[in-house]
Amino acid sequence: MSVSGKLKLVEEGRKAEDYRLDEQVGFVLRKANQRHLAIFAARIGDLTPPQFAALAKLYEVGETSQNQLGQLIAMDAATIKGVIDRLKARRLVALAPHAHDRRRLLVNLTDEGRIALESLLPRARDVTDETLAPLTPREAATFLRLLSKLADG
Amino acid sequence: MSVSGKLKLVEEGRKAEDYRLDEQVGFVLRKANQRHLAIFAARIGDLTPPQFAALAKLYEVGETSQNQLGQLIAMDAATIKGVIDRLKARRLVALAPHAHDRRRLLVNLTDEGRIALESLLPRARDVTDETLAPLTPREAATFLRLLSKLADG
DNA sequence: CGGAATTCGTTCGTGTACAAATGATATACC
DNA sequence: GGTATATCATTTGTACACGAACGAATTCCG
Repeated sequence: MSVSGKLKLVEEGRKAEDYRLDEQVGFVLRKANQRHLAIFAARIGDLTPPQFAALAKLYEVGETSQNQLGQLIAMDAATIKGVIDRLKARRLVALAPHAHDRRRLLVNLTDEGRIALESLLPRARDVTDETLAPLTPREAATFLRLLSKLADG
Repeated sequence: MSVSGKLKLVEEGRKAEDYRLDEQVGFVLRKANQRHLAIFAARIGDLTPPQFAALAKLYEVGETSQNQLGQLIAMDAATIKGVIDRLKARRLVALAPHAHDRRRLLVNLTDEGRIALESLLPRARDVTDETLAPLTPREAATFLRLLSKLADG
């Protein structure tokens, strides 16, 4: 780096060397997510987190349209479509036309999907527990509260 | 749900309806990540977070092998390759053979890459700030500490 | 020295993610 | 009633992300 470049940064009170990637929220967020993904894959190998999220949300709210389901689990239309396609291929969900709106596609759990989800719920709780294991219960509660504030903006 | 199924769950002290997807770490982690991605894209549209991470880490450590760089920023061999390929196509990094180990490919910033990174650093700080904006400074510090514990297992 | 185990980079296949464009259908409003 | 606008689902293209398998090169060790 040139001398003039250094001076400029020093005047701003920050040196380029002060930027440490490993301490940036985005970077650590990505690593935390990676660790969670690995735990999820180890315990629920046979379904991905987005697929599980779709089933769990359908279990909560019952039949909805494809896009609506996407909004509920924060996936855009293009993404939810792929997820639903794969769940449908495995007969965990079924699609039906909407009675009054021919644009809409209603999605719902099949019996098989409901049974699968119910059997996975205990393991899903274990995934959450193991992910939070590095924290004390008190820390975990604080963390979740702050994380939610961050996620919701 | 059948009556016997309900009884079983009650005996365990947890009802299936008690599982709320929106409160699970994994789900909120994914949403927080999404929000960060959007902020990053708005401020540094022209580079993705993985690409930026690769440049920033090269800036920190200087020339390294491709896989080593991947380890430093938590990307597996297959992923880092794509990232490097795209950075190389834009001449932000350059590859060179290793002097003594013919398996290795050394990666380094080009002058262009160094200049680009330096000009992006202030905006990268803004990305971090905006991401953490929903928290007070004190909360942000706590959050980062707990997030790191979580990420490192 | 020489074969076994490792490491490095590459490729393939699958699964998110999201922007942008598109066609079909609904709704709004004039 | 008929057009402008909006919504729903789909498709295309780009970019991670990771498991698995692979060849080439290196290191380990008997």
